[in-house]
Amino acid sequence: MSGHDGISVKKSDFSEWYTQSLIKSELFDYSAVSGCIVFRPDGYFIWESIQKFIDIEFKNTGISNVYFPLLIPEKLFEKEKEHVKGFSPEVAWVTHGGNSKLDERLAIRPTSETIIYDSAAKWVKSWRDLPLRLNQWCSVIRWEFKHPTPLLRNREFLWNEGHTIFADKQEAQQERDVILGIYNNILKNYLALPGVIGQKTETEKFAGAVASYSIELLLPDGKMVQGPDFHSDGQNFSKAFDIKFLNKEGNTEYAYQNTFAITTRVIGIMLAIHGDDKGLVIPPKVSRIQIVIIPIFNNETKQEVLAYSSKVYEDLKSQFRAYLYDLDIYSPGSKFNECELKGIPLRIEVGKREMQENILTIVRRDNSEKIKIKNNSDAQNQINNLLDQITLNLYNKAKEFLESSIVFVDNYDELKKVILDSKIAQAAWCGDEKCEKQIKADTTAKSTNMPFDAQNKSKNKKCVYCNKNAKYTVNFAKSY
RNA sequence: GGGGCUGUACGCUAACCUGGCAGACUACUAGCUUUGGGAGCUAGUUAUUCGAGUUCAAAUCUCGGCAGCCCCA
Repeated sequence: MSGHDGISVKKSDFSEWYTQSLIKSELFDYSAVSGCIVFRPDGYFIWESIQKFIDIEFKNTGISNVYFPLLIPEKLFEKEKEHVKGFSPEVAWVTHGGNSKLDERLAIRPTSETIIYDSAAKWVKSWRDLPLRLNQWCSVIRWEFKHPTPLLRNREFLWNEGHTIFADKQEAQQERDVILGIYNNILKNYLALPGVIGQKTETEKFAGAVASYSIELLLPDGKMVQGPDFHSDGQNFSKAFDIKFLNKEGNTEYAYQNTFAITTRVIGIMLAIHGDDKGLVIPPKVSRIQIVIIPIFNNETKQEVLAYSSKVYEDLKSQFRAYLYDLDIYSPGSKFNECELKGIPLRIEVGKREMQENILTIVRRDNSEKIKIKNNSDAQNQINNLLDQITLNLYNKAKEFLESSIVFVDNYDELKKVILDSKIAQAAWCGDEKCEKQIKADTTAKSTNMPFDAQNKSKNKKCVYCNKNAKYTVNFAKSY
């Protein structure tokens, strides 16, 4: 910890607030490469927490971790037509080794389907080899030309990429709910983020997939961002990469495949949603420091308060990620402000009063509530409860915001109005790409996804644009 | 993809228009005094984004690169 400048803007000035909070909290920093940021210890801790949780969950369902090369030969990369069309505009290429030009360019992976499936084709021969369920933790590069925003639009980002291969179509399809469930679980219980789960439209689906599913998340400025996703690739890649096997009947069959990912972008969304005018608010499960203990003393009480506060620290540190902020060159007020900017979930103030009354004065970051509890054997339980309440409270606030932002619209004028109002327009849609594209052209709003739990709302309704019979319910929103 | 704005120390900013000693606050280092919501004093450390041009002289004018931000598609 060290002394600090505060942020100089309010959250209502969202872009400026967002960058200032991220940099001044010392979670992230700009680097010498445009669009590539540095994850500092407290920022990387958040990613490590996400990683740890998901890694365990994946392994429990039978997925194994692997690691494939960063570089992909151009020939491989071009094997699946839709895939290469979708990604080639933003691929970074390696063209030289030292001073000599390479015979074949090497792509820095924007995603690893092609190089993984090239190997998988060699490994899969029999129905007994399946399912083959692989995952890798790595970073990828997508050379965006729009101006980058830390975490939300980075040229390099960290992610998991799950690549699974099945003999059976049903079995492949059943994986969807398991994976989306794991993603939704970490969003809700760790990051305190509510999302909208649904299917992407044809226009917005992953390049090379048969169907894509996503959890869409909402930023404070009303823009939607795609969070974790899951793609059913069907046999598109297995045919392009020749992933086939002999089934029990002795016939050759192409395998069925899925792809899924969660990226560091969710960290950006989490910080954006929960923060306030004082700075960031980090949910306790992913905060490197969960509790900061700030001793308050004067010359007379210094020795005993410091001794007492380090005892408080010793009591807490086995169960919580606690930090004793006992540097005496800063005033308590300055430490309060710094810890608020950094989003530390709980602060415990320890001074003469606490010492005399044998209590703990605890202040919640999420709602500024000041709580005094007895410093006895039950204190740890109560603190544990408080941490859980913070996650829940952050989630509920975010959920309320999300739900109040979704407006079901009955006609096109209403849709335009809702989009203009920076909200999410939920509408009945016939399924025709033309309507979807015209809506985007008229309003700049994209279809985010077709929420699973809203599909019945469009029964017996007409398409919001063309008035033909509706097949789906779609969310339209301005997006990142 | 199109248009606009901005780059001075960790951060924020002055000097720029009208070329001529780069100044304040903050941060950082040391010392003393302080400490229940951004403490004070003293002494120090640190900067003109990069390259080219114009000029006796460039932070300042011109051109280009790089970087950041905003708006439109």
